[in-house]
Amino acid sequence: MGATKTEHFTNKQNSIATLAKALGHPARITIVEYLIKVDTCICGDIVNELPLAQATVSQHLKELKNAGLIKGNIDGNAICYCIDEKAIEKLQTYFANILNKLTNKKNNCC
Amino acid sequence: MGATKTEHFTNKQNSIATLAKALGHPARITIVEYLIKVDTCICGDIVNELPLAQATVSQHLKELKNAGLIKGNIDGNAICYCIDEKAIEKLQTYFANILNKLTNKKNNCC
DNA sequence: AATCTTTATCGTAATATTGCAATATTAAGA
DNA sequence: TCTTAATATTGCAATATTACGATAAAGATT
Repeated sequence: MGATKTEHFTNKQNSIATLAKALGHPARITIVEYLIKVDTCICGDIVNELPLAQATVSQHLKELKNAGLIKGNIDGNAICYCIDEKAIEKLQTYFANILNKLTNKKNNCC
Repeated sequence: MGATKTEHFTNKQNSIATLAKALGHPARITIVEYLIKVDTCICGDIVNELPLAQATVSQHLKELKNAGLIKGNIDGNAICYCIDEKAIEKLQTYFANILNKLTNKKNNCC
């Protein structure tokens, strides 16, 4: 026990959960916000932006990449990271959809 | 080590991360989707909807509640759970905002 | 070539999450 | 009151996450 039973859920449920999980850490939220803020994509100074060790930041970047939230290109000896817009779109659409369904049926007992 | 260093991040970053983390599990996504699907708010059959033991479902519900994603009212010996629309709105707005910022500056090197 | 810079990976410790059986709680119904 | 039904809590094992120092890898600079 202890491992998530992903096999019992649909692909879409798992995929949304994976994206949400990747954003479920303030450091990763901060990374995403920083990637949006900077003009250039050459983001060699992410480590300096965060109050965490280089190894830890690298690990967080890896998780964001695995979840499909960011893309990384090798650019000399630096790495160029950017947000993958499609992932954010997926989340935005998902929540907008929920909001729609919620306002359509107003049967709130709470 | 091992514990998240929340004190280094802003309230907003932590609050978005908390919401995202709560949705970062397929069982909790399924619970949220089920709460949207059913017409009535008296949701005594959440356990039967999920391939997990009653204790596990109860724990997931608690986490969703702690994160502020759902609200629960006692209704006899059943519990009435509903989505907290404000939490979903917060997420939707957050991602919509990111999308806006992304389409405004098209400096994609990736 | 030797060194510097940048990022990744490994190893490991601390902590958190997931899942469930067993048990507790609380209200409804007989 | 006794029983049933619904949900919560406790305790525990398995696994995952978080964080960091040390080290590796690879291109850039001297």
